Amino acid sequence: MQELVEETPPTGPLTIGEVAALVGVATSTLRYYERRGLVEADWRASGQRRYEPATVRRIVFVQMLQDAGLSLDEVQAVLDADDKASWKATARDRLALLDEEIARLQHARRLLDGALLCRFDHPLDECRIMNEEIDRRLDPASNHGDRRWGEPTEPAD
Amino acid sequence: MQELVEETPPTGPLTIGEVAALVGVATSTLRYYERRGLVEADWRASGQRRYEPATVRRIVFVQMLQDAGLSLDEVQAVLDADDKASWKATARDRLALLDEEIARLQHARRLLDGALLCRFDHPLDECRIMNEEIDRRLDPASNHGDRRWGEPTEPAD
DNA sequence: TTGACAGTTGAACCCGGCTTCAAGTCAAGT
DNA sequence: ACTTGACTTGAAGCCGGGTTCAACTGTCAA
Repeated sequence: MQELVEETPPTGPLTIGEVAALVGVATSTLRYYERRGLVEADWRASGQRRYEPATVRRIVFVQMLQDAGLSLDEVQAVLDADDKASWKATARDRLALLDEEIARLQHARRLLDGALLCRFDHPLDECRIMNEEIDRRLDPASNHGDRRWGEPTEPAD
Repeated sequence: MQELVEETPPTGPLTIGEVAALVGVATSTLRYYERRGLVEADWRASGQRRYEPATVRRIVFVQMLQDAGLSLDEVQAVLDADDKASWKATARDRLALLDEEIARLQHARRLLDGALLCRFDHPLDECRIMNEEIDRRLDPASNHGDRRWGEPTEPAD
């Protein structure tokens, strides 16, 4: 057995370390997933876990769902789903939350971006954009554009 | 003292309960902020915290920054900043992270949305869109659109 | 004067998602 | 035979952002 290939791209069943490197998580994470019942190794070689490609795909799938904001419990529910209906409901719920979250972040982004344009030393003192947002948040019925409820009496920025 | 107004919109210094209701957090949270040195009550009436409007605004500001993804430590840094430079650096850093996060979520959103269109019982079995994404994530150098590394040999959806 | 009610404190607890630790097993290489 | 290195286990620890608890105080109305 001459070592023709130094780094054979692992193609068969992988060890936990290989899988971890491949999908970019710690081995402890994979054991943790197993404890949680999310993903288990296909078989063991004298105690050691071995993962088939399909199982590696399953792990990547877990990561994708996690990236989409699902908790591990939700991921589990999706994986365990046996009919379209149940996992799609979860997906739709998450989709709605995702939209909310995106909108929230975009709002925050605009705000932060705007605030950077203000010329003031302390964020709370005289930034119109910040203070207007604070007003909006304090006033349930959004009487925006009107009188300030709090401190800075003279809008100055 | 006839009770002309049942519900006087609180205009002076507020109790912790009033502030909590106004900004939509638990009283325990406000005490927690105080422990952390983020916001303290302006004064006390026989032991009880009283908050001036400006301080309430400060609390709302904390929430805004939190919404933008800042940790309480970062919020503290912004609040304690005494010059433009320091808080603006924090803000710019966060802005960049915010952009990344938004992009990530939008990607996840598209993915989830696409997956909902697939007709299959179990998400991992035959959804082309999901499987392609898994391929992308498994293949560092994105040899996308090509042969599948894992299980489903026949793309079917 | 007796409740009810909102407030106070420090310490302990909770949650999700891991990570770390100690002690042990196994296969391969020198 | 021994070392190395990757693996095994269960139990405990960590982090951030709060929440909960028990015991107590102060104010007001009936």
